[in-house]
Amino acid sequence: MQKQHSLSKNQQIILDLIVKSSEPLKAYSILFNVQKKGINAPLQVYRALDKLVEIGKIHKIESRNAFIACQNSSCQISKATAFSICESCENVSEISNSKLSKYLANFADEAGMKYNKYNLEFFGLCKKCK
Amino acid sequence: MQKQHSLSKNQQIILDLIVKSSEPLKAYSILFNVQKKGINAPLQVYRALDKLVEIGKIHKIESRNAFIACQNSSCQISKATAFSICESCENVSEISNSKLSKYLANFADEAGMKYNKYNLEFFGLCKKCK
DNA sequence: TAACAGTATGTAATAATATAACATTTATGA
DNA sequence: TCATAAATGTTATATTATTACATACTGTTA
Repeated sequence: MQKQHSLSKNQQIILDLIVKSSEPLKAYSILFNVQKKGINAPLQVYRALDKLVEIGKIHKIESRNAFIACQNSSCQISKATAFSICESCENVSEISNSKLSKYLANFADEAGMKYNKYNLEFFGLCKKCK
Repeated sequence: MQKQHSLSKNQQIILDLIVKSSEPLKAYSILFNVQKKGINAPLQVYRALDKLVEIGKIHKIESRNAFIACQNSSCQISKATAFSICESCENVSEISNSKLSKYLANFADEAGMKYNKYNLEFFGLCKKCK
């Protein structure tokens, strides 16, 4: 059994906010929302975000500069992420598909690179918007 | 046969710079490098970059906020991109693999989303660095 | 418990990335 | 040649992220 991270105060505040959000949150939007809880500066937010990404509690959506809670097994470091992004409503959902992840992990191995992680983002229209 | 885009002056200057670069270039680094050619403002750079991305001449490496020339058939709009990024030397190379692209296109279809494009970034150590 | 190491915090300043708004010019095609 | 779309030039500003430095908390172990 892997050691559970006990989160610090700022980390927990920011994780709670992201978990309860229905959409990816941007750093300065997070900052605005946690100012009433005593987090005043961008750096406080970015430090917590960095840590939460590192331990796999949240993911960064690179094409949007925004953060969402991990929707898979929540305790693992995330080296393999895939998302589906609606270009109309900006809904983002995490794809959890073992065939896909195996395929990609295997692909990276064959390519001769020592692979640490990957990130895949699909863009299109979600079921509602198409 | 698809109509060839004839690039404007600024677009051509910036594409030339990116093509001859051995590494991904960032917008403000591009700006610095083209100031001697009369491009003075960030917006001039971003507009050219937007257009070049749109017509598939270059790609944005989202995790790095940097741009590289397309290394595949250079005239096509790019809806399906995959890159291998070395976390040590920051070398980036475009992956061109028809099995991979077919697999991913097919995956997106099955997921029930109307898919427009995807972007995949692998991170690890390249052959030199591992 | 004291000392230490590692992690987290607080604060100010600033760097780096990107866009809005508006006026003007150039290219393309009917 | 007229209309339209695309590109340009310029200023200002918005958004995203980091550097630097001082301080405090947490867990381990001597």
